[in-house]
Amino acid sequence: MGRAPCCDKNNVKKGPWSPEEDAKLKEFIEKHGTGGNWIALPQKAGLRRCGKSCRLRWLNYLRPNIKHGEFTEHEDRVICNMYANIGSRWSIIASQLPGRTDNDIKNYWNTKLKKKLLGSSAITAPPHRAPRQYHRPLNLMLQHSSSSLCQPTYSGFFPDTGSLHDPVIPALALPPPQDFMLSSSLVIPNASSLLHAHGTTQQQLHHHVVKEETGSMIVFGSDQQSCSSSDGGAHSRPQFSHGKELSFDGYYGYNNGSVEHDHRLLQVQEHQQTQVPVEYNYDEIKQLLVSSTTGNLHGGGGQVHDGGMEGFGSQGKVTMM
DNA sequence: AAAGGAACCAACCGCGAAAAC
DNA sequence: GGTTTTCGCGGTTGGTTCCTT
Repeated sequence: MGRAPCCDKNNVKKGPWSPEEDAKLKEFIEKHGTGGNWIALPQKAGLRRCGKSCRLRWLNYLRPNIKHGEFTEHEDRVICNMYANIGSRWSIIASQLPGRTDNDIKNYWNTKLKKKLLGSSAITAPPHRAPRQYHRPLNLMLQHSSSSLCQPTYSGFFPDTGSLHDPVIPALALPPPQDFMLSSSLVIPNASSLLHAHGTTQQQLHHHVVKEETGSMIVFGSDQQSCSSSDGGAHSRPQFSHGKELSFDGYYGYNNGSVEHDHRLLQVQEHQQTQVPVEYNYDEIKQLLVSSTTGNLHGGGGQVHDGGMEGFGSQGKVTMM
C-alpha cells in the first residue's frame, strides 16, 4: 500500500514560480506565518501549489536574508571542510553559512566546487557519506578551562555493555551547567548524537550530545545531582581536572538498538589548551576526495575505517569553560 | 549565425523520521 | 501501540543559459 499523496497532483501547478505567486506566498507568510502546516498553507494563501513546493520556495528564495550570488573563498573553505568531515549533509553545511540554503550549496558543490577542487578528476562519492545514524566520524576534543575541579553530570548515560535501546534523545531537557560554555568548531550531525570519551580522572566518561540547535551547537545535558540514564541506571559522575583536555578520535554508531563503537580508535590524550579547529587545506581535501574514488571509502552501514580521518591532522573541539 | 554540448540551477520526488491522531 | 500525516532532507531531473565549434 503506497503512501497517500500530500496534495491533489492533478490540481496543483508545477514548474517555475511566477512573481505573482511569490508575492502571494511571501505576503501570506509574513502576515500569518506558516501555521506549522505547509500542506494547508497553499489553500489558505490562495495558491494552487503543493505545500512542499511552497515550503521549498519560501526556504530557498523568499524568506528574508537569503544570500544569492558568488560564494566567497571563506564559504568555499567551510563547504570543503565540512564535506570532508560529514559528507553530503547539505542542511548542516548550510547552517554554517548564514543566508545560504542547502539547495544552493548542493548545486554549487556539484557544479563548481567539486570541479574547482579536483580539476578534471571526477569524484563519485563523498569520502565518508554519513548515513543518518551510522558511524559518523567524530574527531572531538573536549577542553575544560574552569579553575576548579568540577563534576559535570549528564543526562543520558549509556553503559559500556551496549545495552542501549534508543540513543536518540529528541530534545535537551536540561540547560548546560554554568561552569560550561560550549563552543564548537565541529558539527554533530542530526538532532542528537552519542559521544563517548574517557576522563582523565575517571576511566569511563560518557556523554550525550543531545541537541543541535543550529547545526554547530553541541549541548551537554547536565544536572548537579545525578546522572540519569536512558536505561534508568545511576552512574558515577565524571570529573575533569583543571586545565586538561580530553580528546579522542573515534567512531560511534548505533544500529538495531545497540551501540557500536570502535574502541580501538578511542584515544585519550591530554593537551595544551590550544585551539585546533577542524580544518583541512585544499590539498588535503582533494587528496581525500580523490582517494574516495579509488576504493578507499569509509563505508556507510557499518564499515569503520581504521584511523578515520587520521592523516589529516585535525580535530574537532568542544570547549567547556 | 546556427547547432550541439556543457553548465547551471530551480524544482520535483521519494524516503525516513517525527508528530499527530 | 499502531497508523496516518507532515516535515525535512538529499538525490535527481529538466528547462534555460552559456560556450564552443
